Amino acid sequence: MRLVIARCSVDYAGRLSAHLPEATRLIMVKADGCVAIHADGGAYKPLNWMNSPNTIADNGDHWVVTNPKGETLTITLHEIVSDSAHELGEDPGLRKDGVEAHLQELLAAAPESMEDGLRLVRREYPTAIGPVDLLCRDANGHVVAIEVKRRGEIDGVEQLTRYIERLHLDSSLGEIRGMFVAQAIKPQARVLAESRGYRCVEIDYDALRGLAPDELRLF
Amino acid sequence: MRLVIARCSVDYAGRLSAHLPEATRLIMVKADGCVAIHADGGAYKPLNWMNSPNTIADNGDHWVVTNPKGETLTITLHEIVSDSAHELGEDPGLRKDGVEAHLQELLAAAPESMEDGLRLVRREYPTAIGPVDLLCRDANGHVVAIEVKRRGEIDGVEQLTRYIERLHLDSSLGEIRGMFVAQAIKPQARVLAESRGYRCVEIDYDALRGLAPDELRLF
DNA sequence: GACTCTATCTCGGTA
DNA sequence: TACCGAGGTAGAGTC
Repeated sequence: MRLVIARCSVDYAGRLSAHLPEATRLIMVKADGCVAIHADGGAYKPLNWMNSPNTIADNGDHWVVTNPKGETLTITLHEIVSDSAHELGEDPGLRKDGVEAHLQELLAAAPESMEDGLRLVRREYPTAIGPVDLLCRDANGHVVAIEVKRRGEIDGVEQLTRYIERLHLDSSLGEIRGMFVAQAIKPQARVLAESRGYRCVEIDYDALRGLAPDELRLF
Repeated sequence: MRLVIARCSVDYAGRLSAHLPEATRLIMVKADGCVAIHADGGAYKPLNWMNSPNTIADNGDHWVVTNPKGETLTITLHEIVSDSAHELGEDPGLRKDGVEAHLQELLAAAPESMEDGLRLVRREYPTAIGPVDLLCRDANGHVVAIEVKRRGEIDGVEQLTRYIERLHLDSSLGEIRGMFVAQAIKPQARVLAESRGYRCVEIDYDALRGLAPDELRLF
């Protein structure tokens, strides 16, 4: 990783055009070739950047970074304050726990935690407009379409509505109920969901985790 | 801006849990206090981070970064390879050209590029749930509500649906058509839009720009 | 402060 | 490869 502190101005031309006037900034060049220009504030997002794969042409006082799509990042260097490089090696990568996919796995393994008598038909049941998170049958044998969210908001209810609309086109499924499942459901989302006849279920992630076999845990 | 190269392991506990095993990485601390941990590859996004505002407790061999929501980022330092700091000063900021707002301007100035005989009523036509991007009348005098996107995806169709639902409450507008306009429309979004009776129009940004007067360009 | 919407979104998964 | 959806989305603008 090469770290250059320099007074520079920058131009990006690609999906949009963007310009950075002259100022002192950090230019980070990673081992895979990606370039990021950081100011001394404003969260983790760089002001300007170019991901790999790309080619970097070093013309002394200015660099031109070009990617295969023809987008360019031009860095004009007015004064270099510092220039250093370090070998970091491969990174073992990040392990996450508690995302929606994990929640969906746990629910698929324990459908009874959402409703008595519920049985899984399949996860990620495909439709023309995207997959339904969980398709189940209830104790009466009726199809239940389930949308799973970490946080239950209005978007999720709309998603469920679209899926059910699509599922109705397949008459072989018979009657279809909707269910909206999340760790926490916002009041507005609950009102909308219930007005459309969907059952809302809040589930306790940690309790659910306790029910599942050890292999499902990441830590 | 402080730049530390160190062998470290990191744990985040907050909206989810995440763990980074021991490896050599860059730890960036900006003037506003935000912390980002970068590996030597993988685009601009750090592996782990904590935005400002936060408090950083330096306990020698480990730092604990806490934000007001109670989320924590714990960095355990096993070996420091390099530790430097630089004053960068304020940044004048980024100037952009070619974002959705600009596309909307161009379309407002040339409604015929979307459909023959189309005339603009107004941009950002207000409703109780947010403004309609463009409100027009077609060659027959019927109202056309238009949602403009750079890239047409399902969210945009839902947005248009909500606006039209609102506009129907105003009986003085008469018949209302929906139109979904973008530089590119994804297949699923097109299916949904057309199933709801909205016309889909893909427009060429560069051609449109050529039609518009110079004052509309930022550069 | 809460809500809404954009984004050079990034990133991972899958067909 | 393209497409789709989640995200610790972040960030800007509005009310």
